[in-house]
Amino acid sequence: MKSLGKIYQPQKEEKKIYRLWEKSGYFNPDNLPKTKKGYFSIIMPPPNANDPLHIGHAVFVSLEDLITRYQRLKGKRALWLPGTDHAGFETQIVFEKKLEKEGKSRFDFTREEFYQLVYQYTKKNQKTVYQQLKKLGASCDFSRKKFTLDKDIIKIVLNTFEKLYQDGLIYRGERIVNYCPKHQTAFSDLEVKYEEEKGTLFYIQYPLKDGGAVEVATTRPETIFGDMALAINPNDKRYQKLIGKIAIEPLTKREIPIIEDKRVEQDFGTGVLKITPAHDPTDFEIAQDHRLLPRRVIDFQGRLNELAGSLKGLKVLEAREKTIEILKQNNLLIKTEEITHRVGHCYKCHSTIEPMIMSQWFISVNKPFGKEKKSLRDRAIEAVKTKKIKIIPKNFEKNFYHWMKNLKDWNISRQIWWGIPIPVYYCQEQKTEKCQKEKGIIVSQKKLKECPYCHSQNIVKDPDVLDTWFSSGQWPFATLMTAKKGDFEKFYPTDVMETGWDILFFWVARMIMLGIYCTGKIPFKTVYLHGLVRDKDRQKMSKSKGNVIDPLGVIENYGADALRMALIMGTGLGSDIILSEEKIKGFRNFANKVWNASRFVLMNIDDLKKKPNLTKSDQKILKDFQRVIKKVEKHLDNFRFNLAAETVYRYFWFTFADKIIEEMKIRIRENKNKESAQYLLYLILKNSLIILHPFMPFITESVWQSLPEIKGEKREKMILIEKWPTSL
RNA sequence: GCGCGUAUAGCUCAGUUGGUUAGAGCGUCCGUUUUACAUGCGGAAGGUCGUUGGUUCGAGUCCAACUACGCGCACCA
Repeated sequence: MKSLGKIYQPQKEEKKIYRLWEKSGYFNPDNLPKTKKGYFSIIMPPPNANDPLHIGHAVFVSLEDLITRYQRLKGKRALWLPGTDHAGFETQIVFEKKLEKEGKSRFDFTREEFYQLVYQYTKKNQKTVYQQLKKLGASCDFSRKKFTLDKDIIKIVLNTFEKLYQDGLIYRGERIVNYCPKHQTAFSDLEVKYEEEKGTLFYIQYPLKDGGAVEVATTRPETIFGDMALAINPNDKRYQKLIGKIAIEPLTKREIPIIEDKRVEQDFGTGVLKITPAHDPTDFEIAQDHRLLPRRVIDFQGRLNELAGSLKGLKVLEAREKTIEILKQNNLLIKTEEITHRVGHCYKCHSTIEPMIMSQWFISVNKPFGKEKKSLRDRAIEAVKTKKIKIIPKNFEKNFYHWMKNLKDWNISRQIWWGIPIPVYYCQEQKTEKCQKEKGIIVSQKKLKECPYCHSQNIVKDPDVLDTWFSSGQWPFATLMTAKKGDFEKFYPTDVMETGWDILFFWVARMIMLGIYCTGKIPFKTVYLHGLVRDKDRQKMSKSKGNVIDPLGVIENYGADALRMALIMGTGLGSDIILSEEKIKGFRNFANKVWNASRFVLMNIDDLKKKPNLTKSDQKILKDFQRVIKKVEKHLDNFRFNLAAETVYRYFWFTFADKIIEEMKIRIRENKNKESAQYLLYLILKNSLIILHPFMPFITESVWQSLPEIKGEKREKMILIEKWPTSL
């Protein structure tokens, strides 16, 4: 008690307290006292192992630790399983930037060497991440921590690949993919950011073989070299007589057919669409239906190839200008028009995405399979529709359905070096029927020297790696199957998946699809989505804007408890989290209030040796408090964390500190029913600490350690494993 | 085009099933330092809860329309 100074100093207390918890071993649910029954589990969304934690991570730590601690208090054997993600593409970019600063690139190393370097780098970062989690007060079980590149995790991921392949749900195909010429890799549809942009629509004349001409509008004249047809809408009366005729592609004078297809919009441009199957998704689809072959004219560096003749080697934009010049000289450019259209950009470097034909691995999300004859997509939708999985806030369920409805096959190949290699070889000779039937594809997790079917040694390893979300999509069951024996049976399906709404599609949807596919069960019962952290001006926090709040700096200055409260209170369900230093200061003050109220109580009850009877009016005060506890409990059970926090906050400060303590102060001083007053203070303080503990774990534990012994009063040695108060 | 969301005090935001004088933090003004806390305490100013209409005994809360802003998805060449 004497040790409690006038001002709460989190820096002094937090380290000490965390060590106390760690020594107890209670973060591991297996070590909890026998009084804790029933299992509760939450898997941590693995932070990328390429950077220290930022404020966004502090949000999930605050919320998930809050949930875990609450469940522990409520008597559950609560498991919060931590881990880190290798974050394929993201990490490779971060690491390559680092190399760039040293004047190097990944091409200065062999692929093996590069992989090892990044591996070491992520290992180092993981240490930092785990230290930071501790600073935030995370009560996760570090003895179960996992990494997406742990051998046992990789094995599960590759098994899933194999299973999907055998079930015909994964296929290799030549498709139009989203290709970033700078990063030289393809992406899934989700990694493309579409933005409104001003562009020019060029009206170009295509001569007809039989004489005459037709006008075509395009924003990408440089792809004329890849034109394989012109298309018009079958209902377009203007062009009926052109169907079946031959047009002359105006640059290299190739003869191309005029076809009809209802995907052509009559109202756009001239109503005539040039079909460039190799470089446009719609054109690709139309070409497939009309059996037109793609003609690739742009290479993987984003430059025109030899099919463009003199324009070979020019970048797309340069080629566009040149093309227009040539067309002008030949009087084939009729007019230009300014338009705004949506253009896809690489979410990382903002380069214009080049739709390209590439051989890639896709997951068939819409193909029915199994006894139920339902697709991955439909099974996921059903899990949410039937409320097996609940999404909070509820309106995200609609977003989820909307997105799932539009879902197309998922490209999981990435042309990068950092990640889990696709476990496939290609037999180049295909000497046996079996080889040919498989189109030379050999799925194998082991290193192969020859084709297992025809024994040809002319085999090639697939050079690509898997999309990171393919592995993290298996995270809930992969972790529980490997962290500790028996965990999967006890803890799966997990209770809560808590993460940011920005990765609902990237991650959550994929976990649902892959979880159900691999285990036959949903991966989690409730999805809780939190908002993005923004600054006072509603700006997204980013390094480049210079408005980032470093969680560790905040902890250093104001304490982890203050930061956690600031992230939870005043934040409505589903809305973004507005954070400012002033707000954090406010909760630092609250921590100090808790400290001093506790100090006062401890100083004034040290002569209370045994439990007295309470006066009637004191019993009433206790009853009011009981109602507050119930309210907090209800809010927590409903995932209304901000309301729960506000309820505790207001009761502690405005009722307990401002009113009850002030009244009792006088009674103790004037010796009026003094013992009842003292005992009341003790009871309210003790139980306030418990209900406050999930929000502010450090200070509550710290005070708990100083509570005096009172005859007839029992309590746990650590508030961490106390029981949530039910009746007072 | 389809879908979702937001609009409450000077600023940033809470306000679950509609119900007594609409809340917090920061800021402003006045007072306050001998006794838990000035990271405090007491008090004050400040809101026609975006607009209009509707349901209701009663609406910040439900419904409709409108206005403004934001976001997601989609094959506009």
